[in-house]
Formats: sequence, structure tokens, C-alpha cells
Amino acid sequence: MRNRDVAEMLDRAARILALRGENRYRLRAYKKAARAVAGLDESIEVLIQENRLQDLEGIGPALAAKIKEIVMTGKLAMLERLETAELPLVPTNRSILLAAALTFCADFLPTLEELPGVKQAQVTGLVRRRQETVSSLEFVLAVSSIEQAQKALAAVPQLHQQQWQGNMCTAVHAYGVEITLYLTAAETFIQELWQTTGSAQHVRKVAALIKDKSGYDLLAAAAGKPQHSFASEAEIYALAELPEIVPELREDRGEVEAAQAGQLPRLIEAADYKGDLHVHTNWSDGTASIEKMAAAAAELGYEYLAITDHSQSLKVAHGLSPDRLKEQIAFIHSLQNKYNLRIFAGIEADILDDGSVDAPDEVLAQLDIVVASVHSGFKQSREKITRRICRALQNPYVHILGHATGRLLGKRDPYEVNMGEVLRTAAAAGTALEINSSPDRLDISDQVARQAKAAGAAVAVNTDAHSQLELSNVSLGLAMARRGWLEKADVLNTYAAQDLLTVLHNKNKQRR
DNA sequence: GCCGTTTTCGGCCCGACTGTTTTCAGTCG
Repeated sequence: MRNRDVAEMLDRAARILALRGENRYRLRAYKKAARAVAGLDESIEVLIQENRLQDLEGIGPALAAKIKEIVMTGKLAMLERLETAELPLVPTNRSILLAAALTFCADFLPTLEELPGVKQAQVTGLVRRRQETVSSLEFVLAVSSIEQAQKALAAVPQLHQQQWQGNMCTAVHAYGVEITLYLTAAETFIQELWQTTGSAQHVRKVAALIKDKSGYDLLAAAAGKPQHSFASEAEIYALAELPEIVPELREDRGEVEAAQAGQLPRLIEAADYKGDLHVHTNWSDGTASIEKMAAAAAELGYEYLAITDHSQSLKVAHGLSPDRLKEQIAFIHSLQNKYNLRIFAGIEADILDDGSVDAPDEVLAQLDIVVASVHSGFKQSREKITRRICRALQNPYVHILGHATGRLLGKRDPYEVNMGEVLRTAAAAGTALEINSSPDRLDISDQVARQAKAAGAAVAVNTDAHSQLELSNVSLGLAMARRGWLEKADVLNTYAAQDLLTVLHNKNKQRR
């Protein structure tokens, strides 16, 4: 087993403990252990053989035993015990982050699939549409007999408080999250999947079109005996004389009309993504070295990676002084060609109180990429913070505005910024907006990303990773980009390295 | 969960700056 697999398992455990509302220091211990394992220079198996696990910082007897268990069995019995434990009978999570929801669904789906009489199971609803937070986790099950499936479900120890309403079951999972299950026959599985994926308005609109075009009442048929058994959702859209609309777009925000006009966007895909433009290292507040981050990015198949540590004003994060930054630039240059990817020298520079950028121009000019972000004065007035951000956007050295609203989902409101003005200013200045992929940021949001495109501003999908493992959060940012109707050409991270530099460099020329 | 110890439970990264500054809790990633 590779170190990264073990690290991912520990990270997953942390996410599940978070879902259950566990002690945050316990979570932190798991996350810290995950990072320690991910950052090892030697194989975890060697450490186990030589009984050296507890030499690692942050790994004590309990985590050492769990790491051994993961390597030996590929599983963690602790998680299975948690599932069957007496639960906190009140759902602990009213608003679940998409990242936690996806982890949970991936874990729970096999349990459902393996139930007697269940032929097929799939995630549906808001998670399938990749909404940033969800309240209930929804699944569709194709079953041979409803009665048999009901009986099987009643015996699932994780699912408490089961309540039936027709073929729909709501329950509380032992992790304290709300579950909704839709049971249907195999012949109606696709239709049920489509209807429960929603949104309700999207479904109604497409169903009305189908009725219009073919006279077939899809929604009425769902209750009775349907004439059609669909093999794919594309067949449903075909009845409406539409191309298939992907789940992320099904919000009734113009996607049906766009489909009718043959103008659906060709959404950005993971394969289009060529590199992360905002990551931290242990030069500031990241946990991994530049070399480790580069190696991890190369392993993901990236063409480039921008190292963007914090600037000097952010003392808590050990922001880099200009001298330290110059040292880092030189070090990054010395690393070129050592990894199978291009490493860009960059910075995440604070936008200071007056809108100036927290590094001297002389140093900024030496950088490949400058992300500018607000890290202070979150409670400033709308006028002041908007003016401040817009001034930074117009700075010739600034390429990307980092996490433009500063929100932390469920924890901190966005600052009062006039986003319309920010988007107009960004478009005029040729500065991109970031979709920050941190699970609790997802900032800018899907809807603002769409407005950015409409305003003519470019978007960059970045992770703001503080460890190698966090690089994989990019899938969340890409989901937001897709929900924001973004295509490959709208996103800077799809450009080849040289094209990217040309675009960034052109901004400098324009403004000087 | 770990860690460090005034060894067995309490605190848990860092640290300068802010402010309806008289003395310290809250802010930031």
C-alpha cells in the first residue's frame, strides 16, 4: 500500500469524524497524521516493520495501531463501529459541506448496493448536482421488490428513525446526517434518478416540453404505469427534443432554453486542468516542502504548479519578507527540470488596508504569478472594501484575486463587497478571479463565477492547498466552475504553461 | 487523537495587531 493511500484513508476518517461532530482536536490528530504519512520520504511499510511509526510527530499508540490496520487490512474497524453505534438521535449536521457529502456518499453507496434485492444504487439530489452545501443525502435504489427492500433496510444498523412515505424513506444515519432513499423498479430507475436529481423547476420545465412535443405525461406516468423505460437520461431529454443537460446545470437558470437554442456550454472537465496556481508550502503556513508539493503535482499529471506562499504582513502564517521571497524565487529556479512539471514562482500577497499589495514592485516583477487576497479588515464598509479590492485588481502585477468574498461556509459571512463592481474592474484590468476550492470556501461561488464570465473576467480554479493531500480538492472547484457554466477557455488553468505566461505577461504590458 | 508533564489530565500552531486601548480577548490562515 502506498503512503498516499494510507494518508487518504486517515484524511477520510477525519472527514467522517467531522460529520459526526467529533472533538475537533481528535479530527486534527487524524489530519496531522495524514499529512505526516503523506510527507514521508520512505515507505510506511518499512516504518511499520521497524516499529518506528511513533517516532513521527503527531502519531501516538492509537494512530500507530490504526495505520498498521490500514496497511494490513485496507480498512478501519473504528469507522465501522461508529456506524453501528448508538447514535446522537438528532441530526448533527443541518448543513453539510459538499466535500463531506461526497465522501459520505462514496462510502455509504456500497452498503446500499449490497442489500438483498437492490440491483442498483446511485447518488441523487443536491449532491449529484454538486451544490456547495446540502441538508439531506439522497439515493435512488432499483429494487426487485419494494417489500423485500423495506425489510432489508429496516435491518441496516446505521439507518435510524426510518419513516416511509410511499416508496420514499427518510432516516437518520448513525453519523448524524439525514438520508433520503427513493425505491423504484429497475425499469423506472433512470426516470426516478432524473426526477429526484431535480431541481424541481428543471424537471417540471422539461416534463412540460415532453408533453408538448409528444403528448406523453412523464410525471403522471411516474405515479402510474409508465410507457417508457429509459436506458439513459439522454433518452428523456431526447423526448423533449433536447440534448442531454448535465446534473450541475439543472437549476432552471436558463439551461433548458440554452439547450433548445443549441447553446449549451461545453463545460470544463477534469482532464482540461493543467495545474494549480495557488498553493502554500512550509516556507509560510503550509505543511509540505516545495519539493513535496511539486512531486505531488507531478504525480497528478499537472503541467505546472505555482508556489504562492503568504506575504510578510500575514504574521500568523509566517508570511515571507521580500528577502525571503527572493530567496524562494532563486530556490524555485534551481528546482526547474528536477520534476516533471514547471514550477512557477508566485505569492499570495495581502491586499493591504489602502488596496496596495504587500510586496515591493521590484520583487513582484520577478514573479511568474501574483495572487492577491484580503486577509484583514473583514468588517470594513461596502464602499471601503470594494474600493480596496478594486485598487488591487488594477495593480499591473496582480494576476488573480484570491477568495474574493472571504466567506467560510457555515462559519463566516462574506465581506460586504460590491461584486458587480469587482467583476467589471477585473474584466477591464485583465485580472482573473479565483474559484478557491477549499471545502469550506468555494469562493467565488458558482453563480458569481457565471457572472464573472458574463462580465468578461477570466477565472482560475485553485486549491489554496496547504498540504499535498489538499491538491485533490480541485474537483470541488471544478464542480463550482461547471455549475457556473464555465468552459475550458474560461479557465486559466487549462492553458498550456507558455500560453498562460503570455496571458499574464500581456496584462503587465497593457498596464505599464 | 497527541503531548508533556508539577506523570495522568488539560491544553492543544503561531504572534503581531486591534480597540468605544486603563490591560486583554478577539482577529486572521
